[in-house]
Amino acid sequence: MSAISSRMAVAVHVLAYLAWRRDEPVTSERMAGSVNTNAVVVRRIMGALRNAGLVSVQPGVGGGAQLAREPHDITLLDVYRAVEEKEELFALHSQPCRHCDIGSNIRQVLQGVFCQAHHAMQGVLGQVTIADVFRQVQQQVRGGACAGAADSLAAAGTQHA
Amino acid sequence: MSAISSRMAVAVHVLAYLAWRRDEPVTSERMAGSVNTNAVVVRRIMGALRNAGLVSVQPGVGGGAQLAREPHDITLLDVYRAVEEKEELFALHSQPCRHCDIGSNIRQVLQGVFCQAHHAMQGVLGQVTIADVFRQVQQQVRGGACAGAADSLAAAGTQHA
DNA sequence: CGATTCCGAAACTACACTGGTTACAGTTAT
DNA sequence: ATAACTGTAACCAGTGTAGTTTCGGAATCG
Repeated sequence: MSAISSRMAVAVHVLAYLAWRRDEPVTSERMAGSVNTNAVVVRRIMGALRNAGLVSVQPGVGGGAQLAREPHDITLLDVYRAVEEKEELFALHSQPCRHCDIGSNIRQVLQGVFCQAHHAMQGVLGQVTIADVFRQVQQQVRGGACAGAADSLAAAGTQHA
Repeated sequence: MSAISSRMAVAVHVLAYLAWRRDEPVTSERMAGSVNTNAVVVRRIMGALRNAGLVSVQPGVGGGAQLAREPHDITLLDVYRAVEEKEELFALHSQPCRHCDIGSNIRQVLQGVFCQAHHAMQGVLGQVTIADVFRQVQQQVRGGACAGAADSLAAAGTQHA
């Protein structure tokens, strides 16, 4: 049921935004506007990205966040590790019966399989970079996948484009 | 944070248990004893496995659950689909700004990547059967060692478009 | 038949995580 | 100093999970 939190999606969104505004600091307020959430939510995620060394943040007038690495040097796996401190993707049940063969051994077997499944998922994330995401977004802009994309630049980009 | 629920682990546990007691019906009470949880929790999961056609359940005296398929014909992907009705592994953020390039196109891009990651994970689960799990459990019973679970699986496709 | 054994499902609880919000202290440029 | 930022704590509502109790229904057996 409960999926991986949308922090991952928001983080990639923000990083793509920073890749778009590569040369200028972006405030949490503006990022929140693009994501359509609260600035504090963005700042919480920026804190995780900063701890992971993916962005640098500066307080004060004219401050904001900037990418700390090149977009092609940030994979979605980096982002995943930064914002999802979960160590295991699958939860194990806590205390199976130690007096039967199944209960006393199932956890180790499950752990092995689940770990491999987790790694396979991370393998995909590790091969996609923020630069890839940004490029795909721009391709959709050009391809007209979203109607009204022509004036979208003027609407959101209020600073030097 | 929030991992995939332990229903998956419990389900594989009970299916391995049923593979062990292949010829006799097992009551939810006994399975709950092996898993170390409440019988109602087991019955809830058995309901999902029954709906998926993995087990058959019989009420009344001498009743209980039995495998409806051969253990080698039940993959962990079958179990995953039975007990986790989640359609997507990663959550997307709900309503990004439609007036900027990033916000109006990021969701489609994210959906593609996240879908591939999910499929890679499911690919691993699809290559492990209840028979595999049961065999590994028995090997641990005999060996007593915590050997690696890596056995019969190839790396899932980690290609990105 | 009626008692026993078993499942199915509803209802309720406790707990944890998520995402949104307000509030306030700290930092920086002008 | 003031204004513009971040960082963080605190609180809230909504949601999912897992455990528990309780009841009704189905199947078996004496």
